[in-house]
Amino acid sequence: MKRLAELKQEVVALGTFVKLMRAAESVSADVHKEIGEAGLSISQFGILEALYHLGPMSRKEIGAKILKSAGNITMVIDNLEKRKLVARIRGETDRRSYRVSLTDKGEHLIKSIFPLHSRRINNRMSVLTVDEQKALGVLLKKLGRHRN
Amino acid sequence: MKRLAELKQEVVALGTFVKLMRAAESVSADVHKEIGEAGLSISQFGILEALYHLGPMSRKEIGAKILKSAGNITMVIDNLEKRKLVARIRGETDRRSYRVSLTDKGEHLIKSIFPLHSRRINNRMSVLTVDEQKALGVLLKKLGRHRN
DNA sequence: CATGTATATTTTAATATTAAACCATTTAAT
DNA sequence: ATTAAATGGTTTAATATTAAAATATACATG
Repeated sequence: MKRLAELKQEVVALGTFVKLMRAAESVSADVHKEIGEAGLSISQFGILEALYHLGPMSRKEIGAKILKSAGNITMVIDNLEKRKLVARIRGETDRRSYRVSLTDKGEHLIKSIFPLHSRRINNRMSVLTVDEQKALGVLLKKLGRHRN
Repeated sequence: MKRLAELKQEVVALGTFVKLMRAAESVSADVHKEIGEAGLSISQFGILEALYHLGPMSRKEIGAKILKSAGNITMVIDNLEKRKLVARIRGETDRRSYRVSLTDKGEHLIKSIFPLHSRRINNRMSVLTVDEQKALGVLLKKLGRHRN
């Protein structure tokens, strides 16, 4: 028979998991509403934002940032490229690979959207005090880092 | 000019938001891997689980649980119904509405999958101590509850 | 009771996403 | 050098998801 403590532990884990999923979905839906209005999908926005804050990246590196399938990322980049928001830059060293970089147009767009986005996040997150947010951040980071 | 404290606050909020998204995506991808192997999509699993733990529910109530579009939920229920895992039960009072209920087959399936699922969650969540999980839960709940 | 309004769900058309197969290039081993 | 394996990215086919329009029923009110 399973020990009581183990059972208790599993109940807590399950509850925390559900709360995590619900909080993330709820906050995400809330925050991302206005991104759609800017004519970007969430993934498109995510890539633009990553490039804006971290500089040019390969498809692979982008994949590590926004957790979507490889195929999907290729397609999102395609669509961003069609709209000239982003450019594939191929180097000489390895011709399988390339880096994706913001165009001026792309940089301008993300620059114009980001402040509103940030304010919206701040708004939603301020249900919690700054200290609570920090505590939450520490726990989430610990949880998110884990790899199988 | 924006006050320094406000700026600082926005940076914290943004950081916490990113950690929330990443933790949720990472844990979700991890935990849900095996659901696919059981031949269920995440939404399908979510509905079966909700019905299992909370009993029969209307389309609307399901929507409040698993945060997907109304149209999508209709379709997921359709697919579950085709596989006889779930049944639409119409009452006399309001003929627009119905309740979705697990069939024996559906109940049997979710019962057979859930323990593994729970164990897997427990596994992943145990990067955190039980106390940490509880603290996390409190913060997430506060965050998730908020409505615009 | 007729008609407008609200509510519950479904349909439709377009887009996003994924897993798996695939192609091209590089690296390693002989 | 030749081949095998690994790596980086793309394509394809199927499924999931959404927003918006459509349908059907209930409720309210003049």
